[in-house]
Amino acid sequence: MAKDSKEQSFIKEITPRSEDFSQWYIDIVRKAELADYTSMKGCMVIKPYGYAIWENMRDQMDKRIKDTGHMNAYFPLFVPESLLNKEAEHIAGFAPEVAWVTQGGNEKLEERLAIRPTSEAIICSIYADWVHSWRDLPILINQWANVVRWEKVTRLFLRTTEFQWQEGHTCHRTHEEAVEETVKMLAVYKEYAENVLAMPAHAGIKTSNERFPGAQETYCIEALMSDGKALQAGTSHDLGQHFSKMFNILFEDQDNERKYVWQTSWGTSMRMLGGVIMTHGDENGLILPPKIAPYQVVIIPIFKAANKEEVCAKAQEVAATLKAAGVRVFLDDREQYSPGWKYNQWEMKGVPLRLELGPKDIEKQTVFSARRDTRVKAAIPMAQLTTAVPELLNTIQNDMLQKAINFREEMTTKVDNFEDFQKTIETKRGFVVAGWDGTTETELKIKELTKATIRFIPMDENFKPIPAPEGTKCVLTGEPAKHLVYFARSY
RNA sequence: CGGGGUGUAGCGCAGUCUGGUUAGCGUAUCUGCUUUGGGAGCAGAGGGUCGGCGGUUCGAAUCCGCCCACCCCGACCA
Repeated sequence: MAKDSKEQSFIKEITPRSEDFSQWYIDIVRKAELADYTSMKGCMVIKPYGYAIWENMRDQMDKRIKDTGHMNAYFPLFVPESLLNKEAEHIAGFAPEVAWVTQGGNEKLEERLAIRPTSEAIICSIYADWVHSWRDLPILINQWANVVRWEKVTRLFLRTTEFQWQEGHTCHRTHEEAVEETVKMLAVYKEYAENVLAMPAHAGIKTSNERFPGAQETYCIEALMSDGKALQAGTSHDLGQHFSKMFNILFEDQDNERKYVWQTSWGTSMRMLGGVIMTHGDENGLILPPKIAPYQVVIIPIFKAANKEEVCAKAQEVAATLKAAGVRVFLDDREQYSPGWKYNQWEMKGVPLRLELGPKDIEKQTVFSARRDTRVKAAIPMAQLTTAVPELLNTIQNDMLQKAINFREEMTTKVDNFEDFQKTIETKRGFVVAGWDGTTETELKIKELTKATIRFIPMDENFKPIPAPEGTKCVLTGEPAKHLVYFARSY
């Protein structure tokens, strides 16, 4: 009984997910010490543990960006108003959320400076000077940066006023090459989301209504959170020549003609960390995929005063062995907390694997393991640590992905009439697959009636939108459907 | 930006309606001793501009006004 009430008081620290998903999410972010609110509205402080996760995420994305031939560079934070205004659709799309600097020191500025909401404008103005010949192409550059968007409603990681992201900006000689780049990076994002974050993601095409301001085509990856809402986790844009024409990015081609470059841009943000929390977390806190966990293994020595030295020495030995095998390990030998306290603490923080080491284990030459994701416990022979632990981490990583895939499949419903559509969105949520007549009018009407939006249009292996099967009707209008599309309520 | 709610110690809350000791409880923190295989026990200690500013009053956490922040629900977005 006493134990029960204690466990309850602990659980109370985070709101049950089933009771209030939104509060559960905030509780995890704060109790796992990922981030906190600050006195600057809409801006968060990313705490060391949260930042360590982000660094792992960033490094693995950075590697993929470099492996696909890009280099990092850094462009200014400020964008003169005249530059931002050059691409009409672009500025129209971003105007409501741009922060402006109007004064420098004590002097009012001649021209307002936008704090970048995205860097197309500033980067394009610079590319215009860099590109002269077809031999200068392609330009393959990525930037890791912070951007600012003046949002009305903010949520930790998912939508903050200032956020960290990466944005790739490339220039190409032909449209075909630009499209190839766009879909290549989309594929990188999908592979990354699934293999690194264990977050299954659909790759698809945005409707014109959801397209990036100024883009010719926007591709996206969409994930499904455990509350049944979708999260846009990355976008890749075929910018066509919209920006190059406005910013005069011209090159002389082999045929002696001056031509505008074809451009792409693509980005993923810290929002993905929010996605990880909402994909994998449970009633006890965060669950991190091993590939991004700051500590993949936490070792908890179990000792009494009499055997403390022996147990801790063995624990250090185990930690050193695992470190040498390339495992990120934390040995929690703090004396002021009981083992039980530590179990809960590290579960809250989402450490994928816990190893307990006490006198009984030492006697048997084993360590006792407990998986965070399944809570399955098992003894591991000491001699097999360097193979068994990395294998187990690998299994956890794969199981987490598989579990999320299964959930997504369960939460994907195909409907052929609007009544079922509404009922599904209202009660079950998840992805709802339905016919769409291809008009923005229908898309907006459905959004108005159900709060669900078209997350993406599925595409084939050539990245072309898949036409609806013969005879498919639009779920709202009953007109012939152009595509079967994925609807969901979203973040 | 509209509608609703909340703001008191790091966290969770009571007290506010009906103004009046030195603002309290749980937990966390510090010290000491005993403990340590799922949030240990006892004893002692520290910690508060009661979200902010202004007003009413002999006296304000409590009443009044303005502002701010956060949460939920709606319109815009990575």
